[in-house]
Amino acid sequence: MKRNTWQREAVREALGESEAFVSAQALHARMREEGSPIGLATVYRTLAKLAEDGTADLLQQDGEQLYRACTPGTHHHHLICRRCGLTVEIEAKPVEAWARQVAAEHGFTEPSHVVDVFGLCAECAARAAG
Amino acid sequence: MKRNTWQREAVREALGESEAFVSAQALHARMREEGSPIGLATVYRTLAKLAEDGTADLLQQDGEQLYRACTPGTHHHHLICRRCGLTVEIEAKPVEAWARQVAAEHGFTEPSHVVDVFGLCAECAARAAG
DNA sequence: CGCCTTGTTGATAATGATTGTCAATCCGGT
DNA sequence: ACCGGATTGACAATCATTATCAACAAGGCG
Repeated sequence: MKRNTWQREAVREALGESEAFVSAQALHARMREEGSPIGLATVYRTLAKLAEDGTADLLQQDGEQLYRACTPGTHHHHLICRRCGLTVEIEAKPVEAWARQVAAEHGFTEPSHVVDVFGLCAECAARAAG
Repeated sequence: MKRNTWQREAVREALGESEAFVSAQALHARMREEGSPIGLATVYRTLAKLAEDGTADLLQQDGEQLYRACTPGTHHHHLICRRCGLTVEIEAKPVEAWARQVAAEHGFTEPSHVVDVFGLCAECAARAAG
């Protein structure tokens, strides 16, 4: 049976507060600063579940896992600022088709794909120039 | 000054023997089995350098870094078998353009991207069915 | 060829993220 | 309120990777 705990809700909420991908460690630290007594292991476990559910997106960077709240039930990708982490969900219709085709051409079945675009957001670009 | 050591060459060669992405640990183990006395730290260091040079490609999976020899000087992506790891280099011209465009639309500059396609290779699909 | 400078190596310790453990706790149906 | 089992959290354990640092060796030079 699946239960509702304030911890799960707290993680969901904390995650939703950030436009950027966050690590479990960072999220835990932030929650603690805000007074929550939640445990680190719980944050890890909850984030993993959210990612399974499709409520959160997972990104691997420098050997650490970063999470971000996402609009559930949709297939989307991300445009991520290299500097500040600001993230925008993007559609990638043409890429989906391309991926399927390339897979088929090489005799691969059940294709899935990882597509992420990185760059400097307008704000960070301005700051870097100024 | 940059020196040539048998270790660097040994790693390059061992890496070239595999069609699949390999972890530093795995590569080191394989080399040891084949009688090489090379050290683990050296394998890590060398792989990192090869990746910098563009001689090797890097892939992050489950929080571990996987390497693979690649044709240097070309920008390419990968089609990877989920089961056996068999990997094929693929071109992604349409995707490059798409990535640039999406980045620009959102005010992002200096775009780069991560694009990988996963699937089941013909052989693994056959084995799974049989 | 032998020397010297310095990049490189490798055993080991250190780090850092993540997962396992397990008793105490809490959710929610009865 | 009660009970069973899911969930929690402090802590230990694990695992990949990186830092240390003394010993080694590549290659330029005389």
